[in-house]
Amino acid sequence: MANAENHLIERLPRKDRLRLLALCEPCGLVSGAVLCEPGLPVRHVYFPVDGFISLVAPIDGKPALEVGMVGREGMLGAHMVLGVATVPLHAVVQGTGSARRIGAPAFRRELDGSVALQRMLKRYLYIVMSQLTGSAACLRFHAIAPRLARWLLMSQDRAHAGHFHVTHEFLAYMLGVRRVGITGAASVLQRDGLIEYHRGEVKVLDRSRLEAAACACYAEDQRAYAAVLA
Amino acid sequence: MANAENHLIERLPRKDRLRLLALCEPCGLVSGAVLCEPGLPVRHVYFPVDGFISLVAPIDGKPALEVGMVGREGMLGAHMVLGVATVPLHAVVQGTGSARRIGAPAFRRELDGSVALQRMLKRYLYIVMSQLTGSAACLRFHAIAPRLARWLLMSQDRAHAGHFHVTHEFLAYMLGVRRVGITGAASVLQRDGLIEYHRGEVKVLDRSRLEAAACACYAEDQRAYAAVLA
DNA sequence: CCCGCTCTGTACGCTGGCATACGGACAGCC
DNA sequence: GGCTGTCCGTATGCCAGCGTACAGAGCGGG
Repeated sequence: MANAENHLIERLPRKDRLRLLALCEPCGLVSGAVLCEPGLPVRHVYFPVDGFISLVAPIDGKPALEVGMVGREGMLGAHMVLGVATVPLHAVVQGTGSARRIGAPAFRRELDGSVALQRMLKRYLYIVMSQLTGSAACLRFHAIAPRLARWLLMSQDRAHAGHFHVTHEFLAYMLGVRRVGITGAASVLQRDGLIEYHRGEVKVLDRSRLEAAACACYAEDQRAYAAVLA
Repeated sequence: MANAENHLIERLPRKDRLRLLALCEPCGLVSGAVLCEPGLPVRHVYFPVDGFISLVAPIDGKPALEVGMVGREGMLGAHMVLGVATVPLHAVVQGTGSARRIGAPAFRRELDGSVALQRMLKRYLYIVMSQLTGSAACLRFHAIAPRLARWLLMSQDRAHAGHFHVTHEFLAYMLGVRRVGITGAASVLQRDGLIEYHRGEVKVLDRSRLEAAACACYAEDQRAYAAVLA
């Protein structure tokens, strides 16, 4: 974990990468921190290394539903390549950890100068859009349990650990369901030995069976990411 | 309607607009035609003038849910500015009408040469992303009736007419619900005099009351579009 | 050690939307 | 004018998830 790096940064050509890294400042990600809100200009772009970030869509004025997740495989602020200063989402830190960040103006300048960076952000943005469309359908047609399993897998992928901290209450908020709905689904997963949890500490015990319990959207996401960024 | 033009094209600076128009061929939009499918490279980009197009997300392999709508205010193929050849969506013609279209390779060349065009596509893409996130939440939290009202309004906006052709069956498919669910909601709207329909021909009678019946997502979409493309 | 807070389990009634099925009505076609 | 296919209304039974409420259990602070 010591010399881990954000995957997007890693994929840049050496020259562009070094220039970008020179602009970055290391930065802690503290669970619960709000990194951006709808309407407000984004101040920094973030390249998570260890923690991860949830993108939460508001409805009728209040944040209500997770529509995306950003970990080491992605970044927060890719929309800047579209030339728009804001994002219509809340970005909330989920998994405590670390990231690299760059102030928006500096990043914009760098973006103007690096075609490789532009190219990468565009591709990543395509991934994000794919995830958004997939999530919408998943949300509509899949039951709580498979969606929960998928969420746990995605979360584990980004936490880079077998366990992470999240309460039923928070999961309910992310998936847009009642807390009780999560308790029901989660206790089944626990009973069957796929996961284990206790007071907000969730541990994945049997990853392959958890993948089987998740909806196909999880595999589809993986496939789409690999297809575009490889 | 004779000299109507796609709004995006209209907004281009004169020079870029004329160059783009020179590449365009006029093209009829026939209800039911499928303009693109997930995985297959997009052959043409379309700028609707009169008809409109639905973007349908697949789930578990089958198209299942509308996640966006493209009419005179937008275009099909804006993702090309991201440098990706495919779209993870089905695009189905909804309202018969006309459009301008350009072959993908020619459009790509033009895109490389026109900064104004790039800029416009990026902004439009931002709109589309906003709509996707909004739709996801709407889908989850709003009941059928308000969603139906919203769909009818959006549809009317793009059909540029007080009436258009769409069956309950098809509406059910777009909104991801049962046909019977639509019948229930629609008959209430008809009883109250907001709309009138008969064998697939839907007529909006009282637009302002229909707006009141729709969820806030409709107004929010309008606002977002105006904010970014104005 | 006790108190209070958070997290989780469970229970109850409710309802919106599900699956399915059937029948009537209208339109087009021969 | 009759047949056929499409479109729409209605019915019945069912269930997942909702809103709410309450209680036990663990953990941390005083």
